[in-house]
Amino acid sequence: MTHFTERVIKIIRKIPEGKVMTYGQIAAYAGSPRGARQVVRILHAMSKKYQLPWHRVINAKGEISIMEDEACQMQAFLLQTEGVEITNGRHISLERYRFEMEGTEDRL
DNA sequence: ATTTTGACTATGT
DNA sequence: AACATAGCCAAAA
Repeated sequence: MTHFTERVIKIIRKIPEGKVMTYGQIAAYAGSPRGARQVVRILHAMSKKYQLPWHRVINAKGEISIMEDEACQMQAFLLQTEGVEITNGRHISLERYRFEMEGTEDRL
């Protein structure tokens, strides 16, 4: 398990209910500004064995980034449960829901 | 070792 | 707003 992976997992765990973060944002906080795709892989691999709020991670355009229809609907449902408004089945207002961590990744 | 493949992103039309 | 294109980067083939 790499340092980066641990950072990413800790950060994702810190996203509060009703808030979202983008892949790139998480990668940057974890210390790798271009590691967005790594975040994707980590989510895919770890969201089952670790308890992660995977549904609170979306892409930089403010959309649910998963193409597979059933899983996309599941993510939308989970977010709506937390009070996040979803438009067009997949769009989310980053203005309203993006979570910004205070300070840097150091205090993880 | 080389190529392909993504739940990505920034930038330019 | 919607495409295209270029970078990106580690895992899998």
